[in-house]
Amino acid sequence: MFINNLAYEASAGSGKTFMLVVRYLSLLFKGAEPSKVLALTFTNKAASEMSERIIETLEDLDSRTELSEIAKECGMDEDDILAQRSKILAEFLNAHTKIMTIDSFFTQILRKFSLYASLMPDFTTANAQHEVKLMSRFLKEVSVANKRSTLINLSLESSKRVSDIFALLDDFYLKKEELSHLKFNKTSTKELEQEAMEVLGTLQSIIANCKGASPTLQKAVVAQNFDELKAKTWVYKESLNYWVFKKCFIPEMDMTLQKIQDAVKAQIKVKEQNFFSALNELVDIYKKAKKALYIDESELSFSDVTLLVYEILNRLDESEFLYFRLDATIEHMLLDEFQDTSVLQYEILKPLIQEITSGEGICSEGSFFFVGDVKQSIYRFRGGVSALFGEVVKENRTEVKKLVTNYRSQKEVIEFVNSVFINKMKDYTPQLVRKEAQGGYVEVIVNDELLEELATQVKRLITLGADVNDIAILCATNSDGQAIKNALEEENIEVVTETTTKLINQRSVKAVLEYLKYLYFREDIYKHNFFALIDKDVSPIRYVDFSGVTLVDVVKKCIDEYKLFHDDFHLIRFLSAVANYADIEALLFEYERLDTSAAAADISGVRVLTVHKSKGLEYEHVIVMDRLKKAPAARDAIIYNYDGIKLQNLYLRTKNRELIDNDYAYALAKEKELMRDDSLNALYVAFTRARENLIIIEKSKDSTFDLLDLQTGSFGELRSTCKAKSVPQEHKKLSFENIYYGTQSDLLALESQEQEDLQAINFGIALHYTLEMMHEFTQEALQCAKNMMLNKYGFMLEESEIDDIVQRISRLVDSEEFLNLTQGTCYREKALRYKNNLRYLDLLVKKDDGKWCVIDYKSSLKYTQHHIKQVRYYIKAVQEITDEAVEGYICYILEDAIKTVKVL
DNA sequence: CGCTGGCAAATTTTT
DNA sequence: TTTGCCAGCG
Repeated sequence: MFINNLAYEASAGSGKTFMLVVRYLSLLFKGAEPSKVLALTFTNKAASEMSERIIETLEDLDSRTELSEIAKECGMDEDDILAQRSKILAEFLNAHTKIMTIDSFFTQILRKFSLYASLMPDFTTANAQHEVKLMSRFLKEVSVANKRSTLINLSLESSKRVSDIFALLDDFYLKKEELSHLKFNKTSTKELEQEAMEVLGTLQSIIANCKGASPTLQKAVVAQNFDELKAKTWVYKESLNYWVFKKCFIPEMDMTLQKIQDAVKAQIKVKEQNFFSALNELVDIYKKAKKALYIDESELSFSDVTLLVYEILNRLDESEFLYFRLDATIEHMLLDEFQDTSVLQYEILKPLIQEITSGEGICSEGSFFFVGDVKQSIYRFRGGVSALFGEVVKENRTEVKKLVTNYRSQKEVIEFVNSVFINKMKDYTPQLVRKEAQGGYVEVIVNDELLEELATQVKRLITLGADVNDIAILCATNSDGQAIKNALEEENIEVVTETTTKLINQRSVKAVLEYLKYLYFREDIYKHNFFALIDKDVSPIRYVDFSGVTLVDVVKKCIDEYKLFHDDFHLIRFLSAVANYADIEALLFEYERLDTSAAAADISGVRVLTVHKSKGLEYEHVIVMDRLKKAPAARDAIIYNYDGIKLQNLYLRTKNRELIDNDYAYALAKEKELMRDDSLNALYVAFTRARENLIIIEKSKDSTFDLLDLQTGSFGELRSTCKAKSVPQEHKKLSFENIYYGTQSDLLALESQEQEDLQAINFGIALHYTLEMMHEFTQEALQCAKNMMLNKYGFMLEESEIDDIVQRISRLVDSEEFLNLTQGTCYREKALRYKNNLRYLDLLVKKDDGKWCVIDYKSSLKYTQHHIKQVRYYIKAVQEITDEAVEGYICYILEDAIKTVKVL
C-alpha cells in the first residue's frame, strides 16, 4: 500500500537510503515523471549517492531486494515492474531529475526570481573577501545613517569587539522573522546602579560597626562604582553567612544582599534590552549594506540565498505564486535528513508541501515523504532544529514508521551502541541485529598518547589484513585531522584526508612559499625552513630577478629543480592559484587569505575525517579519536530559548547571571542541555559509522567521551573479513608538459571556481543542446536541430547568438577532421557511471574500426586544463567499462574556427 | 579546608 | 572570553 504522506524515523544504518530509493522508484513505476519528483538532501555527496543507488537498483532490479518492496508499495506484480524497468531507466537517465541539496534547490529558485530581489540571475555565492567588504560597507552605511554612536555604545557597553557585534547582527538578520513578535525597550540603568550603590553603603556601615571585621572583609565590601560591585563574588551568594562575613553576620546583611541582587538583576536586564534594541536598530542598516553589496557585486552567502527566497515567496501575490508552482512543477517531495532542516528552510518548503498533501491544485496525486533521525541531529549551530521533525508530523498529520533493524553493523557494534546510549538519550529504541550479522568487535582504549595509540591500532588492523581504504578515523576538528594525518604519515601509513584542508597548509605548498620568501626577503631562516620542509640538506639557492620572469615560472623552476612533484596534486592547484597574483609582493602578503582548499586526493589510504563530515557514510573499520585539544568554551553571546520550533525569548549571556535570575537560569540550563545533546548526537553518529570493527581511543582527562561513562575493554573478536585486496594504485608521475591549446597565460589563468557569466552559460547550454539534437552531422540536420533549440532556449538568446551557434556548428559539420572522428555509431549525451560519479558524455563514437572515441565539445578556450583532466577521466572510465581501446578528443567549437585536440 | 582574585593558557562543527 | 591553577587569607 502506498501512503501519500509518510515519514520514517530512521536510526543510523537502518536502511534510510534504501527506503528513499524504494520510495523514489515506486513513484516512477506508478507513473510519476522523474522531473516532477523533488528529492532533497543535505550534502552533495548524499545527492549523488542517491542518483547512483537509483541507477544501480534499476540496472539489476531483478536481483535486488528493493524489487519486492517496490512491488508492495505500488501494489503491482514484480513481473510487471521488471517489464517496465528499462523504460523507466531510460526515462530517468534522460530526464532533468531534481535530486539535489536543499541549498542548490533554493539557489535555483532564487535565480528564477532574482529580479524580484533586484539581483542579477548570475549571482555567485560568497568568497573569502565577502565579509571584509560587507564590514566596510556596513560601517559606511552606519555613519551615513548617523548611527555611529549607537554602534560604538553597543560595543563599549557590552565590551565586545565590533567584529563580534557583526556576528550578532548576522544572527538577528537571519532570525528577523522569528524575532518580530518580541519587543525590546530602551531605558536607563543609572537609577538601578545608584540604588545598588546606596544599599552597598548600608552594608558597609553594618560591617563598620562589627568589631571582629577582618581586613579581607573590609576590602571585600569596597567598590568605587557599580561595575566593581557587580564583579564581587559575594553578590551572587544565597546568604552572606559564610567566609569572612560569617563573623559579623546578622540577618539584616542578607536583606541588603537581596536588595543588591534585585538591583543587579534588573540592571542586567535593562542592559540586555538596550543591547537588543540597539542591535535591532542596526540590523536594518546591516540589511541595507548586504543589499547594496549584492546588487553591486552579485555576491551572496548561503544564508542570504535562503532568506531572499523566503522573502520573495512571501511577497509573491497569488497569480505570481501560481507561476512559481507551474515553474517548479513538483508533484512529489522526498526529504532526507529532515532533523537538520532549519525553520526557515521548512517555511519555504511549507506551501509546496501543503499543496501536495492537501490534494488540491494542479497535482491531486502528489505525495510527501521524509526521513530523519533526531539522534543524528548535529547541525544546530547552522540553524537545524530537531523539534521540527515532530512538529511537521503533527502539522501535516503524517504517518510515521520506525525502522528498527540495523542493516549496517555487526552484532557487537550494534549492542555496544545500544548499551551506551539507551540510558543517555530520551526515547532511545534499541536497534535489532540481523541474523547473519553475529560478528563484530568493539574496543575502548584509554591512552593519553592519543596519536601513538592510533598508529598502533591502525597497524594492528592492517596486520590483520584490513584494506587501508576501509579504515576511517573520525576526529572532532579539522585541525585534529591534520595532526592525525601528519602523525600517521610519519609512520609511513598512507592517509587520505577528507577534512577541509587549506591549500596553503600543505607541506609542499608551504615549502614553495618559504622558497619564495627566501628569494624575496633573502633571510637565511626561510632557506632553512624550505630545506627542512622538503627533507633535504641545505644548499645555496640562486637569487632570481623577479622583473625578468613570471611568478609562475619561478615556482615551476623551484618544483623542477628540487623534484617536488611526485604525485602532489596540491602543487598543481597552487600553480593555478599563483597565476592570479600580480607579482611576488601580492603573493607573499596576501597568500594567507587564499582559501582554496587542498586537492582531494584520489589515492588510497586511511580515511581521516571529522565526525560531521562522516555523517551518512559507513566504513568497515572505524577508529573514533578523542579531541586532541581541549573543547572550546560555549560563548555564544545570545541564548535563544525555543519552545519546540517557536522562539520564545532571548537572553544576553552574562557571567553569574544565572545565580540571581531564575528565568535566565532556566534558559541557560536548557541551552546547556541542548549542547549536551549535540555532543551526544555527534558521538552517536561517530560510533554508528562502523560496520565491522569499532575502536575508541580516549584520553584520561577532559575526554569527549566523558558523558558516556565508557568502560575500557573489548567485546567480540577482532577480525578482518578477507576481501580480495585491491591492487595498489601505481603512482604515475605527473608530467609538467601540459597538453594545452592557446597561449601559456591562457592556460595558467584557469580557475575553475571562477563563474562564467550567465549569458555565456546560456550560450553554452544552447550550443550543446543543438549538438545533442543533431541526429547526423549534416547541414539538414542542423536546420532541424536549430528549430528544436529555438523552441527551448530561443527566448533567452540574442539574435546574434543564435546566428553564432548555427555558424559554429555549420563549420563543424564541414570539418573533415571532425567528420572522420565521427565515422561510426554515435551516442549523444550518454550517461556514464564510473567510480560513483554520474557524468554525461557529449559524444561517444563506436568507430568502424572498433575503437571507441570520446568527444567533448567546448565553446571556448577557457579552463583548458580542467577540460583535459575531465576527458582523461572519461577515457579511463570508458576503457575500464568496455575493456577496449579508447581515444579522447576535445572539440573546440570556436567563433571563427574548429579545433580538435587529441587528449593523451 | 574553603574561598577569592590574579594571572596564564587555550580556542568548533559546514551547505 | 572563559577556564585552570595557585598564592594567600582566615
